[in-house]
Formats: sequence, C-alpha cells, structure tokens
Amino acid sequence: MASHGGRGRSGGRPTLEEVAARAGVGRGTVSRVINGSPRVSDATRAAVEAAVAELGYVPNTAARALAANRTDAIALVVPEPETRFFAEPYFSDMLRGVGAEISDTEMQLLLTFAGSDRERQRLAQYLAAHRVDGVLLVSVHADDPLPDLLSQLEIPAVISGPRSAAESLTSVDSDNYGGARSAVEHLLGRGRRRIAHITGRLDVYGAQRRLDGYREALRDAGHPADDLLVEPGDFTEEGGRRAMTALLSHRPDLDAVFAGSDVMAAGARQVLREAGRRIPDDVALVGYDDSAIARHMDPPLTSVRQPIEEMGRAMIDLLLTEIADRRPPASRGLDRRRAVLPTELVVRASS
Amino acid sequence: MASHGGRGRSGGRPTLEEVAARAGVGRGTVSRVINGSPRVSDATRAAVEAAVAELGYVPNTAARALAANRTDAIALVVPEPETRFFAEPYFSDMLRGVGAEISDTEMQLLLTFAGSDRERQRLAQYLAAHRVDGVLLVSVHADDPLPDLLSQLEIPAVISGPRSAAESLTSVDSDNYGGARSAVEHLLGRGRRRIAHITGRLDVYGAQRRLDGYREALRDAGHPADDLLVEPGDFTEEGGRRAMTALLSHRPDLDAVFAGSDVMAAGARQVLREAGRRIPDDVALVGYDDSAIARHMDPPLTSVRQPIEEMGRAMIDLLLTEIADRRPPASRGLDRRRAVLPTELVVRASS
DNA sequence: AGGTACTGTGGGAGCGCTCCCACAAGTGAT
DNA sequence: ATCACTTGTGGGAGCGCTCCCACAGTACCT
Repeated sequence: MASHGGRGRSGGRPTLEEVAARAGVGRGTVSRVINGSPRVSDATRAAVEAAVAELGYVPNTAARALAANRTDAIALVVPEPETRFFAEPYFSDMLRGVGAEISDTEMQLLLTFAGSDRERQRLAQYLAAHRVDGVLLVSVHADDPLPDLLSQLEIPAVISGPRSAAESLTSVDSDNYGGARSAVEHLLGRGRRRIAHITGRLDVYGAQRRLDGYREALRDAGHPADDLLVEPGDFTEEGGRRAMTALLSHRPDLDAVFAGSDVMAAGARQVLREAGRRIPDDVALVGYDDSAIARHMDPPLTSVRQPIEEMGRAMIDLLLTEIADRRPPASRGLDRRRAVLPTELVVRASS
Repeated sequence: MASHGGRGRSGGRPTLEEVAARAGVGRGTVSRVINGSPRVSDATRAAVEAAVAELGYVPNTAARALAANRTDAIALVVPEPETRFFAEPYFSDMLRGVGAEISDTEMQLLLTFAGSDRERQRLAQYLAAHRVDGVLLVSVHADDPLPDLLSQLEIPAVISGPRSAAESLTSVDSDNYGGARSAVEHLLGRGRRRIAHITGRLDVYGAQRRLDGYREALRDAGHPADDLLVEPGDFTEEGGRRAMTALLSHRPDLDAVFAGSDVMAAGARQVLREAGRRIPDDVALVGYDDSAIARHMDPPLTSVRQPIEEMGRAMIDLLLTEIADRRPPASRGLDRRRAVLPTELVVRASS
C-alpha cells in the first residue's frame, strides 16, 4: 500500500493518530491502551496493539512530557566529585540496586554529580526546570543545601542516610548505630579491651551514628570513654593510614581497631603491618561496608555489611510511591516515610 | 471543583508568553532572545532579559523538544557491565573528559550501560524513541550490533576506538599502534631481547592494534616472530596473572613484558614476584594506560599514556558538530571524520 | 415503562514551545 | 518617484501527546 492518508512524511515516525487510524479507533483509545488503562475492551485493545506492532510505534516522550507534565525520569544525585564516586564501592553498589529496581519500570535514571560549585549551579538550574519527576540523593553532608532546595521546589525526593530534623524528605538508611555496636560487641566478645575507632567524615550522618554506636557499646560494657582511642578519618585509604599512625602514637597498647570503612581499614592495615603488629594476633581489625576490599584483604577483613543494594531498591520504591501520590502541598510534611535496613556483621580472619 | 480546570495562571511556572507580555513584546521575540538569535535589537533584548530575570523564567524542556524536534541530550553508552565500568580507570577518565567538555554547553549527558542483553534491549527501545540527539559509544567490541543500529536510525554518533570498515561512524582513537611500538622500542633500547606481550581482549580493536604495534616493532628490529611470547589476557588483573604464569612456563628466559593494560601489568607483577624475578633487574615491565595503578605500583610502572580525557573532549566536539550540521541522509557516509590522538610513553622504574 | 448507573469510546482543547510567514520601517540604488 | 533589499518584529500554525467531557450502548434497578 503506497500512501494511506496521503501524508507526505512517510519516512517519519508514526504518531498516535496514525496508529488510531490504522486500528480504526479514536486517539483517546490508543492513548488508553498505551498507558494500560483498564477501561478498554479486549477486542479493541488487541486491534490497537496489532496496529502499534505493525507501524513500529514508539511514543514521543517530549509530547507526553508536555501534555502530562511529567518526565518519566529521575535523577540520582551524587554530591561528591566524580573521583570519590569511582573510588568508593558504596556508590557502585547503590547504583546497581537502583538500576536493578528501576529497570522494572518505564522510568529513566540520570546520574548527576554535584561535587563542584559549578556542577551544583547546573543542578539547581536543572531542578528548577523540572526536568525530572524525582530525585535520589545519596551521601548528603550535614550542611548541604540540596535537601532544602528540593523541598522548596516541591520535587519528590528520597535521601540516603538519616534525615536530620530540618529536612522533610523521605529517607532510607541502614542501621549505622546498630552496625557499629555489633562490631564493637564482637571485638569485646573476642576479649579485646582497648578498641580504637577510626571515624568517617563526621559531617556525613552515618559516620556520626557509627561513632555513637561505638561509644555506647563500650559504655554499656562498662568501659570508660577514651578520646585518645578515637581518631577522625575521611573515608580514604590515606586518611586511614594517617589515623592509624596517630592512634599508634597515642595508644600504643591498643588491641583492636574498628574502622568506619573498609577503605580506611586497608590504610590502617598497612600502618599496622609496617609497625610490626600482627593481625589479628596483636591487633584485631574490623571494617565497614563489606566491600570487595574486605574479602581480598590479607587477612580477610571482618566487616559490617550494609545492604546497600537493598537500600537502593528501597529508595526507588519510596520515590516512585511519592511521585505517584503526589499530593497537594497542604498535606506535605505530615507523613514522611522512613526506612531503616538492618546491617550484618561478616566475621573473617582479621578479628 | 472549579469548572475551569483547577490549573490557574497563578502559582505555576512562568511561560514564554508571560515573559513576552511582561516585556511588552511578542512570543517570537522572546524565543529569539532565549535562543541567542542575533536578529534582535539591543534595547529589546535588554527588556526581555529583564523580564526573564524578574519572573525567574526557565524554558520548558519538553515543549522545546516537541516543537524543535531535538532533546538537547546525548547518551554516553558503555557496552559493558557496570562492574567493569567501575573497575577500569579508562571509563572514569573518559567520563571526566566528556563531562568537562559538555559542561560548556546546554547539553545534558546520560550515562547508559549496555552490558546485559536486557540493558541492550532497553537501550534499543530508547534510541528508537529518539530520546537523545546523539550517542557516544565507548569501548566497542568487534561483533557489536550497536554501531549498525545507530547508523540505521540515523542518530549522530561518535565511537571510541578505530572504526571498522563496516561502520560509518565518526571515531576518535588514540594511536594504539604507535603507543605499543614506542613501548617495545623503549624496551629494545634498554637492551631487552626477549620481550613478551600480554594482550587485551582481541575483540576490542585497540588491543589488536597494540598487538600489531608490538609485532611490527620487533620485526623492524630484526627479531623473528615468536608466538610463545604472546599470551592473551582480558584486561583484568586475574587475566594478567594467568597470562604471566603461562608466559613463564613457555619462555622462562623472557627479559621483558609489555602488558596491554596497567591492570594486567599489576597481575603480571604479582606472578613475577612470586617466581622470584626482580623488576626491572630480571624482567622489565611496561603497562598501558598510565593509570593511578601505574604510579602507585612497586616499583612504579612504565606505561603508555593515552590522552583519554582529551579523547572524551574530542568525541563531544565531533558529536556536537555532527548534530549541528545534520545533513540529509543522501550525503551521509561521505566525509566521516576521524581523530587519532598521540600517546606518550611515561618511563618509570619498572623498565 | 422510566430511571440510574456503569462501561467503552471519540474527539476537542490545550500543554509551551519553535518555525516561518507576513509585514512595518528603514536604507540605498535606480 | 519606484523598486529591491535589509532588519526587527508579531503571531498563526502546528509538534504529538494527555485530559476530560460528551455520549451511545448496555444492565440492572424500581
């Protein structure tokens, strides 16, 4: 059949209207079929689906976005420089979980870095243009203005890590406090008494909570607080080395180290080994994250496993819900959801 | 409730029309100012810009995409599983270059994985929907159908790595052949005579070209071909270990190894050390990529530096050009561009 | 019989922009 | 004076979709 309807643009992509003509129905009906509305008879649905297949029809996203005022896209915002994104398994695990969960949907995922001021500028512009239906915010720092911006623009968002009082965003977190406690209790159970802690960056909520768990586990076991046993790190291997060096000079008699991340534990391990301490004989070592590093370390590292992929999945679920029942602003902020997922201590040879 | 559609003029985002009214001009004029057309008088431009600022106007991307039939977005397609993306510095460097170059434009970058069949399925759907103006394809395998799909859909695309005869896509590459030659010539110049090569996956064009460079450098220096000195790797550390083990058993008298990537060189180093070979005294080692691994290895690794960031930049430049002068299909395939960027040998203690 | 409810369907009215044509006003050559 | 350009501008006509109202048809009440 040469030209059906005499349209000159035979090479272009088929439109809804062309599908409708082909199936012998109206535009609205095709739209209903495409969007899975139940209010279509089986016969009609079949006819439309046949026409769609024959024509190779693919909906025009831009037209849909314009008419329906939604984009079917969500952004995964990483408020870190790209370097850290690649260096830390946390992000890749998270991305994997998010990717897996979102691939069941029609939603598109955008990966966005907001490490530099310039990138943040761009992001703000981007959000203001409402180019996404929702935002996933991972690894937020204490003073970050992003959560506020998001609720101001009334963009549905889910944040990873504990939600602070100021933020009215839905959040997903793992039990940092409990994870740290279980690590320390494990070390105590192994007979360790002078347990040091290398913290993460304390402007990251999770790192603070791990410190709390560490402190309270010791306190509950009747150990006095000893700040010489706590040394701040910054989640990097180099930071782990520095902190371990400091700890050894302050408390040469320590018999265990609980590091706030596997990467820092790796740094600590180097320093311990150079100082001639055997692991776990002289010093027991426990990390956090249960990343690939932990499994491949020599000796294999005991570590607190965070269900990061599951967190990613949970974030998507919550976000999609929030986007779906987008309510009028009046009812906002009343029933924010929050999910806290349990951690698990994976015991290996280092402790 | 209200009969006239609850969506009033009041609270929503300002539109072009509102800006026009405010500035006392027509819709078309505002559009011209927004899009930087020169055909606007200075006075009018200033008035419009003031109105834009006062109203906080941000163009609606969906409307623009629909009307102009472009999306202002390009996809960076990584035809690998996410795992490899994170494991290999190549990708992060590339992403950095691409990100840097694109941030000067209004374009948006989408990161897309196409490692699994499912992901490829999604990507094909995605491309068919023309949701991007162009595609950057990095690390393409020999049998990959993606390039064909792209030219079939007439989507502007730039590929990293040499373009094969079948592909009619613009490409950006580094001089793999020359890089390999310079590595081998360097080793020859240091007096090495039995130089082994651990290849990358040979279905990756670049790996094949490096092998060619290795072979021809030896041949030109009057060395007979010796296939026992060539062992296939797969770009992984484990693959490097395996290949090195095989090489040592085939040619225990080798005095140099040129590895097709730093990661494989790291694997080779382990095996050499375990076999009691000193580097560089007994065996000289040269890698490829000049990644962080090379600098931090013990001893620091001589490596061929690829200008990966520059390649990323060049890819964006070429792609934007191609998108800009999108020609009628008739003239396609005639003047495909191609850029080949030079490599540089970074000599360190391992050779 | 008329009433009330639902189900399925068609198509008008936009969504906010770009494209392009019309046209006024100015400039210069004939 | 006319003609032919140029420059700057306004606004109509869509882009391809979703939303929603109208309405025919059927089913089940009173």
